[in-house]
Amino acid sequence: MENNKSENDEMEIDLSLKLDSREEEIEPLNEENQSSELVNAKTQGKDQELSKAETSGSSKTEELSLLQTEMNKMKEENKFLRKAVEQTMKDYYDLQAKFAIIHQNNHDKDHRNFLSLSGNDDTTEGLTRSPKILDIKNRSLSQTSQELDDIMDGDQLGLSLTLVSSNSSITTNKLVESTELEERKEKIKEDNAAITTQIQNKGNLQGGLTSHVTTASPPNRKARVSVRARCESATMNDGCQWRKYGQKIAKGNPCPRAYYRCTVAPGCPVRKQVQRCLEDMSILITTYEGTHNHPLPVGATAMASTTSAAASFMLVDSSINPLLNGNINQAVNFPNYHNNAPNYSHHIPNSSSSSSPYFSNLRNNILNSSDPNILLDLTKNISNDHHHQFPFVSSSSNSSATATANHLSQYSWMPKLPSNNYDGNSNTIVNNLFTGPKLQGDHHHHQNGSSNPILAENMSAIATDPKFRVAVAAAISSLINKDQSHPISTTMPSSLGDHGESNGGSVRHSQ
DNA sequence: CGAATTTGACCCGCGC
DNA sequence: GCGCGGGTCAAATTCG
Repeated sequence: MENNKSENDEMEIDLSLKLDSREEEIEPLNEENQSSELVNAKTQGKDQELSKAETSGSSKTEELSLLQTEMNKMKEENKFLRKAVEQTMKDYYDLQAKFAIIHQNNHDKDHRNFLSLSGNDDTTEGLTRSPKILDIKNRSLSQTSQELDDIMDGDQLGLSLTLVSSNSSITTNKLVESTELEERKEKIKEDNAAITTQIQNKGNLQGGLTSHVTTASPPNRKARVSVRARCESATMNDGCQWRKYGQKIAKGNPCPRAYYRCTVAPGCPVRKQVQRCLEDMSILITTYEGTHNHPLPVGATAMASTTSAAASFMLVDSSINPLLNGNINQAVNFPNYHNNAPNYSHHIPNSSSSSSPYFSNLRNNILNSSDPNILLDLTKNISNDHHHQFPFVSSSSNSSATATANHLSQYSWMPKLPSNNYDGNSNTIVNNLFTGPKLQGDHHHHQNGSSNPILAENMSAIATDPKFRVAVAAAISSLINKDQSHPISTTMPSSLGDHGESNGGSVRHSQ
């Protein structure tokens, strides 16, 4: 009993102290208890308080004190909550503003975004005529597939990602966000039914390159990534399992378009359409749509995640990454490969001076575009036509795969980087990768004396394999899109070998 | 016999 | 409102 009493006494003293300073910031209780003054006060006034409690109506004061304390706590809580609400509202209005901008720009229906993967070395014309080419140079591309790792380990592999958009006049969005703000925004976006995908590259993007895809589009407007690749089989092998659920003859192309859905996991929303190019039957145009809702096989990470990858690639927020404003090359070079990567900034015209609005416009162009289609071209222009330009597609065409195919068939439009901008070895490999057998001989002069002939030979052999091209492109995509909530499974075999289609597969499907 | 593919029908959005 | 075209469904068929 005595113990209890003394505890009560201490409590009373503490509470009274709090009442005195109720308008001030309330310090944690344990701090007060730890103060020596407080301890003295407790001990000195112990007897007095005891007598008070016994004689007068101490229960009322006690009750009052408790209530006051509770009130103080509530005030503090209120303050905190108010701050939170204010911040939330601020974020919400920021988002609304962004969406308004996006919707305003939805009138421009003619944006066509090309994500082209190429090792061409003569893009001078395209580069000079279009300021909207983003070159990403990267060396070793692997980490998504063991095969790619094996192939590229220690090699001087360089790859060029060229992103071209046809729109030339875009407003620049300034999106200034901190990492914390991003997280909060995610919640807000969810609350407001906005679709937000945060794409963060795996380990190799730790350097701060974090891509965000904000699809402020209607639900029926899904981002699509079309992949053009030479492929003799019915479909490209992208490592995923697919089940065919339909086939149609699309207008403008007598070649039937096949519809597949991902069967790796039940309910996976990812679809793909496969159609032969009208003019070159050896070219297969595969259009991916949606994001996988399941862990991806190693070999499938790649192509399967192309949609969001490409989207994220395009929508990298330059304000999140100050590097993007200063030097594209720095921003898009993957830190893991920095040690080996040469400086590719020279691949971008005026990269140091004009890249900021250049890249920002590009991103916003795509962001604001009502046509979220992206084309990833893995078919190097075998015809080696140096005279064609990038087809900055006119507004008359629709965005269907057929139209895309037609456009593709009309142009030899692979980007050609200026040969004098290439520095030796790595780019030779790039060329070999995407040039195909026909050009091997033509570009042998790129292989300077320091290059490894065995390596070059191997790479040439590999480069002639369309599957490998697909895999490399896929690897790029996955590098950009490692993020996701999808842990990468390592249980699946490589995509380079077998076909991913579920022909004869064991996956059970339900429609 | 189970699973995958084929294929005609159906649905839906869009333009006129 | 109607027709067209893209996309999907689901019964029939084929395959292993």
